[in-house]
Amino acid sequence: MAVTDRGPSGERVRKAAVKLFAAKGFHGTGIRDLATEAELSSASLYHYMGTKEQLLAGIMTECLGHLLTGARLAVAGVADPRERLGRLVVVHVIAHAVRPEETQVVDNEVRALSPETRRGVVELRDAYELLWAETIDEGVRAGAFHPGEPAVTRLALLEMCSGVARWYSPRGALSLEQLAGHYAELAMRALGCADSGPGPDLARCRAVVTRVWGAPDEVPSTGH
Amino acid sequence: MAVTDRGPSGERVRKAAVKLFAAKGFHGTGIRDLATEAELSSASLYHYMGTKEQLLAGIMTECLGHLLTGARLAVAGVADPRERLGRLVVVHVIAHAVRPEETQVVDNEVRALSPETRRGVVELRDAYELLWAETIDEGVRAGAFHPGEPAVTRLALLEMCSGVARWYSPRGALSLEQLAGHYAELAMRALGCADSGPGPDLARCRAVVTRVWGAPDEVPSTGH
Amino acid sequence: MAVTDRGPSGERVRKAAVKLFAAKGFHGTGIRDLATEAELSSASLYHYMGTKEQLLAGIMTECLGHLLTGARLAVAGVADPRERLGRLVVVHVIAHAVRPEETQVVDNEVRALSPETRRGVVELRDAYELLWAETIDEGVRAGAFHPGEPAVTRLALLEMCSGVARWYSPRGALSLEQLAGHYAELAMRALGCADSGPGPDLARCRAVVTRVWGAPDEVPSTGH
Amino acid sequence: MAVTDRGPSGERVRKAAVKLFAAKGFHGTGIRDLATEAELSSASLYHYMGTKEQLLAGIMTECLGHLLTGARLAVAGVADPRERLGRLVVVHVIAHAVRPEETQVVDNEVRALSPETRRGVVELRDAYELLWAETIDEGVRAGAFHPGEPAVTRLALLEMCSGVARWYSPRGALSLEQLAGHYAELAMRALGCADSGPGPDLARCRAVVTRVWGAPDEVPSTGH
DNA sequence: TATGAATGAGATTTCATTCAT
DNA sequence: AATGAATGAAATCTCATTCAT
Repeated sequence: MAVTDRGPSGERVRKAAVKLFAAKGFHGTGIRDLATEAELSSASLYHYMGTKEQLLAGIMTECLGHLLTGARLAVAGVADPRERLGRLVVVHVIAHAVRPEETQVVDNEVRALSPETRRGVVELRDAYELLWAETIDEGVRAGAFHPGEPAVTRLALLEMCSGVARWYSPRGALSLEQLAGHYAELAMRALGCADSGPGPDLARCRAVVTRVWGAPDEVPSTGH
Repeated sequence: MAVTDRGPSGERVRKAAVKLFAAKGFHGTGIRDLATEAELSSASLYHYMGTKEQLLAGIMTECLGHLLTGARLAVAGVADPRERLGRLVVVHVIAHAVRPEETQVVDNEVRALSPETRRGVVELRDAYELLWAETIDEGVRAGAFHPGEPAVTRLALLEMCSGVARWYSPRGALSLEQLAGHYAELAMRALGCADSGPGPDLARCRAVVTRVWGAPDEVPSTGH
Repeated sequence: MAVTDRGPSGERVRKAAVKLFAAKGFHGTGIRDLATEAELSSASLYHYMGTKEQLLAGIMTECLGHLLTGARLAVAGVADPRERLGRLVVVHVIAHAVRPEETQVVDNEVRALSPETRRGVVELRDAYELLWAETIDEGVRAGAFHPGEPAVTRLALLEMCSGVARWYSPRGALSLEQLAGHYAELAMRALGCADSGPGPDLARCRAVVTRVWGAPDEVPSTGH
Repeated sequence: MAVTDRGPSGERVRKAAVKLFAAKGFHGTGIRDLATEAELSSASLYHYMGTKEQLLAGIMTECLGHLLTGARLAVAGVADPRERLGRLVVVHVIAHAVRPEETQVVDNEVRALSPETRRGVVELRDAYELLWAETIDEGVRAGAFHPGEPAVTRLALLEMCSGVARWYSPRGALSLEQLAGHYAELAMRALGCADSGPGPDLARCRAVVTRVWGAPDEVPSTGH
């Protein structure tokens, strides 16, 4: 009965919710929209989700959990702040590029949660952003980064990278690796990093995202 | 009866809508919420707004109009692409910092518009972004900018600058001018602009924003 | 908007609720039943009642308030416990006979209230029953009553008198005064009151009930 | 599949229904409530009950059957109307005291039955009340009772005695026998019976109730 | 200018029930 | 014997909107 259930129908419910919440927003998506998309009656929906809000919370928690796990895996054992931050950027960008719906829901719908539910989600998000903040601080202390305002720069970078979810298309000119590499370069420039070195290990980051999220759903041939 | 009406009550309706649409989203805001916030009955609301959607469209059109006017005023007569782009960034950032509610509504609620209404709004937004695109192209042609991917960089910069509306507080450590100057610097770095020169004319840009939007409402002493 | 509002439609809503809650119970009465009975759309119902539960609570509070006021008026200034208790019985019986619907709702639907709402209703009911308990105690102390078990006898009498609401019909053989007088006599017998005296002032009690509740609605010619 | 089935689970269903129908009413009790209380899935419930209404009807029929059987057993062979009525009162009171849930369901939920189902239940109830009516009439004819209004007195006594189910607790001050004896005395007083004699055979009545209903469930140590 | 009254349509959620397994 | 999956119908309540005053 919980949102984490995974029968064939439960999976359809989750996918329908991710798609519609991303496209129309939580409040813009009705139960009947979900039911139609999931090919179930609206009453049957309630076997798989608790309430609509619990469904949203489940999606957000899972997505943030994946993001956090991915980021930690990607930087595990990496000491150089430039490589660490580069990997954070790359994982973030790739995740937002291959999972634009989940990540947009996380970015846009926090306000739709009730205060109690929101608390847990915000804690996860804060834990994730803390990884960025710590890494930037380390880079500053190590003399690698020279941002004017570390906190402002962190926020600016996060917004910039998250924005990818809103426009990136795998059918566009850029491959995922090119995109992520470009953003890593932008980040280094923003941090005033003169010698950004060879750039983060793109392949490893890509593998981490795939490990955490599973293979992306087959890319639909139209739309986006 | 039109959305452009401006009596004392009509103004309250507009402000209520901006505040609530920004805070809870268009679909998350009910007519009664608006009525309560505007201190009118919900029936009275309909003297000032047409439908709820027309109210939203009016807010977006006005805000985008201001943004467009401000940007054009700021760069009028400026030839140097670096100074032009710097001013675009500064106006954008200041506008998003002093009018976070209107600008967030513009950024988040386009999808809530019906297709017909959306067309006009999207045209305005495209016209605005065209200013950025043209300026970046000029800079590239002039050898001032060296972005890896001009289009990607433009999108990245816009997302980054718009994000300011989500977190900037006038009670924080940064003044508007510091903030805007910092973002202009980030933009130059992102564009690979080696010699960014003295930076854009912050005072002039600030004045333009004020001219276009009027003085910001007195900053409330608490909250955000 | 509150349940105490009294426009022509609001009055209809209240009457519909009293009738249907009495006949079918709170949970057995749907919003649409209420709307049909009140000759309004179900949406319009919500102009007059808050929620269905608030409507119920309003009915109960008003009825208990009337009962309490009536009882206090009837015994005001009366010293003799026999006359006092007789009047309590008579007022109770007449009230249950002329307002069988309200009183049955009070007697049967307390459990349908949420805990918070229930508290206030139960307090009123306890205040009312306290009048009976005090009067019986006084009579015992004065040597007028000789009940085996005062508390049990009080409960037994209350149940007995409240039962009137379930079966009394003004078209039956007994007039209100006969009925009430009979119950007063039963009560005296139950309390082991050898000399019950002339019996309580029936006319005064009848007048009190009328004063408190207003004239009973014209007795419908059929049904009950 | 029928309501009379009695496996271990079927018994749990019946008990759950009695408990919940008494506590929350028929319409206030959902199938899922029943399932939870009976520790079965809601689908499994349907192996033991027919429909929810048949479950209710079964409970009422059984309870009324027990009541009727008990009353007949108790008065079998007793000629004196005072002893007969005393026993009717005592059996009724004891039954309502030891089976408060079943008896409350019978008293409160008749209206929840469909007309067809209701007919049979009402017939049983009428047969039961006829025992009281006949006995009172006999007593009047024999000059033992002097009620003002026999029919009214009968109703008043029944309401009074049934009320026991709403408040009696085996953990209170009164034993079952004391309680029942007290009510028998109240009844004699109400009927104007000057010489009520030694009182009804309490032990025999208690035994009859136990025979008919089986031993009451072990009294839980808390609650009620 | 302003609003109380009113509503059809629709919101989310629960209802009692069935059925394949 | 037991249940997870499923659903049409209905529950309560809110929606945006209109209109007479």
